[in-house]
Amino acid sequence: MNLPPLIQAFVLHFGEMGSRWGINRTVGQIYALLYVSPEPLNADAIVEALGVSRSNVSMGLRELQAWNLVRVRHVPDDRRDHFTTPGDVWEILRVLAEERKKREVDPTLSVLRELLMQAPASEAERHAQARMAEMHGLIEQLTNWYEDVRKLETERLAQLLALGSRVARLVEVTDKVVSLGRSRKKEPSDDRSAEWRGGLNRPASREKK
Amino acid sequence: MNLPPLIQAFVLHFGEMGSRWGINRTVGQIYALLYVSPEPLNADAIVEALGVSRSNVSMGLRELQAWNLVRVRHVPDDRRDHFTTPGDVWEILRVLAEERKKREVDPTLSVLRELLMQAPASEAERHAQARMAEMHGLIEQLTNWYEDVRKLETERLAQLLALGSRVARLVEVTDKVVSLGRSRKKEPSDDRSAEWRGGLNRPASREKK
DNA sequence: TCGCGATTTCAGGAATTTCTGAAATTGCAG
DNA sequence: CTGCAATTTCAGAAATTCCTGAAATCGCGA
Repeated sequence: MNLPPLIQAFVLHFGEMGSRWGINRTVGQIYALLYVSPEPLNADAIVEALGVSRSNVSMGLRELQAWNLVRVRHVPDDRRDHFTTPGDVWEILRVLAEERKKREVDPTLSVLRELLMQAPASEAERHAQARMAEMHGLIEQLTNWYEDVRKLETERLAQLLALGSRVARLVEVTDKVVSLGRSRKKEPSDDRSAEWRGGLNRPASREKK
Repeated sequence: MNLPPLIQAFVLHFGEMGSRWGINRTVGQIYALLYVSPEPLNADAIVEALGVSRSNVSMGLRELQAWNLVRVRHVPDDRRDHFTTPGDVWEILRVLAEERKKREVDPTLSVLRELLMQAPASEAERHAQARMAEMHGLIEQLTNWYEDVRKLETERLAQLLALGSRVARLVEVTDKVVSLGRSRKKEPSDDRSAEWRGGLNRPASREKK
């Protein structure tokens, strides 16, 4: 690797961090390199900058494209593909959130739903299902919230962020106004467990050894 | 592994998911098992339930304790340690957020700060630093926001979540109200929003000292 | 179509992580 | 202190993931 020290430090850090983020070292390094590069790079330039094999770079770019974190850009008079990261960091944040949700949250949500549909066959299963329902409820709330704020334009999102917890005061005030206007209480009871009871009971006995 | 099918499916899922979450299979399984267990389990019970070695369970519990995701509980008349997860899912969410931030975000933030303090030695480094500054700015905004909402009680937090993007409308309205009554002065200290409002549309390099 | 440079695929070796059994340690009751 | 059960440590085996070079494939211009 032969890069200006500042850039090298950045690239190496992303490489090391990669493992904590569920990506491998090379992928982290490629991303970091593209992120700070002033113009799109072709694969060979990356090979040279990072000192890894051509095929490794090819696979890394592949993975980053699957994550929507790098894009192909064609440079005039050059037959080779060139690669960049989205320029706007907010855009990157959105992509990251979306992809991590897809990989880390959605599968669990769907497994939980499936398990909650089955009829418990014992007291232990009944209790477990209640716990799963709690987890499911929380995740669903979070993803609903995410779906909501995802739609906001960047500028509004930034405003919300900047407000931070002061938003809570707003909510408090609004609450008062609302409860003054309505004598009815608003929180609908969540009989989540009832909702799930009484489904089909698939055998689903996957053994693992 | 010899568990009721529902529980087994849950445990296996967490085991498989573990790798995407940066923990290993056994750790994921132990966590899942404790999460759905109606009472604290001792290490041998876990060994039997999951069919892994005693030492593996010991290491897994160790890691989960480092994550603050399981706690030791002493059962009367039993010399062995027993383990549980925090019961409240919101509590779990807080712990998770805190720990992931500590492991995945803070190190990068500190590296970025360090790199941004160095004088760039070339045009390439200057550009890279500008990009790093953008990234640093975004991460700092996010962590500031997180610090803020972290302090909210669970109930308020849940309210905010439930509001979702409707909060944006609130902000919008408040914005108008504020700008209508612009002559009144607010506390100058909490004007973080204004600081960012200016430069957000263009990701021009906002400098960070 | 052919030729050729760019790119991807893939088998297998290297590196890393996970898991285990045996040995060491801890801590408590007698 | 001794003995013993509970627990942890740790070296190396097993499993998994990462990386490479060689070969296959692609894509485009002639």
